[in-house]
Amino acid sequence: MTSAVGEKSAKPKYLQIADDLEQDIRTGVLAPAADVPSETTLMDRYKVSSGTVRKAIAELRALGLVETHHGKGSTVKSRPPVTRKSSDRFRRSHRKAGKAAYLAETEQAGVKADVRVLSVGPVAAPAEIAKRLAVKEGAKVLARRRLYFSDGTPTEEATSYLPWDVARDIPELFEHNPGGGGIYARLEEHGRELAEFTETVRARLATKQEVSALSLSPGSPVIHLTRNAVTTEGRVVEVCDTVMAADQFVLDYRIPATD
Amino acid sequence: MTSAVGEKSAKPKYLQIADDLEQDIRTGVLAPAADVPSETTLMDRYKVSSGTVRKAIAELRALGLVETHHGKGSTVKSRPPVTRKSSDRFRRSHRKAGKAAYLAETEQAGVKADVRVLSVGPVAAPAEIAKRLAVKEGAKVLARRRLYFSDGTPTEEATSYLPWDVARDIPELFEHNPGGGGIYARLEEHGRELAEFTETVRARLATKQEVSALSLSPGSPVIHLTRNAVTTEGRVVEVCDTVMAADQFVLDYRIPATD
DNA sequence: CAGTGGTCTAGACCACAGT
DNA sequence: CTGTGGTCTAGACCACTGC
Repeated sequence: MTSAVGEKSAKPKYLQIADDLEQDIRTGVLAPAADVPSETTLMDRYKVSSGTVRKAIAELRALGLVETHHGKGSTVKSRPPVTRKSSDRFRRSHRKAGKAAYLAETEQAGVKADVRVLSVGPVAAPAEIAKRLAVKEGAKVLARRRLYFSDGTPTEEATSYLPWDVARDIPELFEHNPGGGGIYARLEEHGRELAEFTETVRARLATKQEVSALSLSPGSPVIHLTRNAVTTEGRVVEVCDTVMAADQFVLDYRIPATD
Repeated sequence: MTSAVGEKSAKPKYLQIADDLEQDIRTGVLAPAADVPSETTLMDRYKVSSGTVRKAIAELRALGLVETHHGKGSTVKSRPPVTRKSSDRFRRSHRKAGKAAYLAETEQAGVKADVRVLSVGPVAAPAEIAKRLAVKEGAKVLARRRLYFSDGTPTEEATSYLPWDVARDIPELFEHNPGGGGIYARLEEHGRELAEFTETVRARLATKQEVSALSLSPGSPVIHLTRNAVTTEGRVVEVCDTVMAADQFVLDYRIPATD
C-alpha cells in the first residue's frame, strides 16, 4: 500500500497529499517541467474526492513548486538561475564602455538578456513619483516603460520617470533605444553629472496586472524597487520604478561603515 | 437588491464576493480590526454555498487584507506603519552612543521595539554561512538567535554567526544582552574595526517554520537578508541571517556613483 | 452550549487544450 | 471528441472559541 492517507493522523489529507508530491519534486522523482499526475489520477490513487486533490495542488502552487494550466494540467516549475544585481552596476566606467546597467550584470551571469520598450512618452506624474522628483502631482514627466527578459521569460517590468525640463533637451530619451550606456550616459553627456543613487526595496505579493505582465502564478512574491538618480547638485533627475519576479533576483549592496 | 452576484457575468462568484468585500475594506466600510461578516452570514447574503464563500475569504487572505482565526472569524488587518531600515543604521556614532542598530531606526519610526534572545551558543556552521565566514562547513561558530517585535507583534527573526576564534575572546557575546551598541560595538572594542557591511537581499514565500515563528498567514512573502560584517583587514567577523515579514519593512540603500 | 471556521464528499456543469 | 482543470452545490462532521 503506497498511499496511506487519512489514517487518524493529525494532518489533513490535502496536506499529506501535498507533502507527498513535494517530496517527489524535491527528490527528483518529479523532475522540473514534468507533469504532475492529473486530478483524476490523484483522486483514484488516494481515494479522495476532487476538492481534496485540488486543495493539495493549490498548496503546491502557493509554495511556488508547480504551475497549473487550464485544460493541460500542472507541471513542476523549473528553477532558472538567478540574476544578480550587484550594487556596482552603476559604475560610470560601464556606461563609458557603452553598456547599460542591466547588460553589465546579466552578461556576467551567463543569461541571455532582452529588453522590450513598451512605451515612451509624457504622462502625468503619479503621487509617489512626483514627490521624489520634486514636481507637482500630475505634472508632465517623461515615462519610459520597458519589460526585461532573461532567457526569453519576462522577469522585470521597469518604468523610468524624468522631469520634463530635463528630458526635453535630450532627444535620445524619446527614442526606443536611448543609445550605448543607457539613459544615465545620456544624462551625463548633457551636464547632469550623477552623484549617487538611492534604492528603496519592498517585497509583496504580485498584483493581478503583474501576474499577467510577468506571467507569474497568482500569489507569487515580487520585489518592488524604486531608485532615485541624484546629480552632484542634489537634484533627482530620474526615478525608476521596478517590479521583479522575486525568484529571479538577488540584490547585493555594500554599506561602508561610516562614522 | 444590494447583492447582485452570478448574473451571467464573466467573473466567478467567489471573486465578485471577494471584490465586494475588498471595496468595503478599502473604502473604510469595514474598518481595520473590524470583523468580516461570518461565513453563514455571507452564504445567506449572496445565496451561495459555503465553499464559495470560503474561496472568497481565502482570496482576501492571499491579498493580505484579512486574517482568519479558527472559531472566532476573520478580521480586517490593520496596516501598521512600516519600519524603515535606513542604510545609515550602522553608523559608528550610533554605536558609540550606546544604541544598537535596530533601536537606532525603530525609535525614530515611533514604534515600540522589543527583542527576545532565543538562544546563544556554539553551533555547526551551515554551508552558506561557513562560506561567508571562510571556515569549514560544520566548524564550530557562535550563533545568536533572536526575535524582534514591533508593537508586540513578531516581525523579524535574526541569527548572527561569528567565527569561534573571534567570539571566544569577547565574553559579552555569550550573554543574552551584549551591552550598549550591540555586538558590533563589542567587536570594535576588541580590535575588530569594521570597514563595511555587505547585504544580500532576497524575497520569497515564508516557509512553514517562518509562518509560525512570525505568526504570518501561509503564503505570505518574507524578505531574506544576509549581511556580512567586514573588518578593515578584510575579514568577515560576523554573518547575520535575517528573515522579515515583507509587509513590515522597507529597505533603503545609498549607492555612490563611483567610476 | 451555540457559533465560528476547517475539512471533506460526491456529485454537477462549464471552459479550455489537443486529437 | 476526450481529458484536463475551474467553479459550484448542499450537505456532513470535526475543532476551536467564548459564554
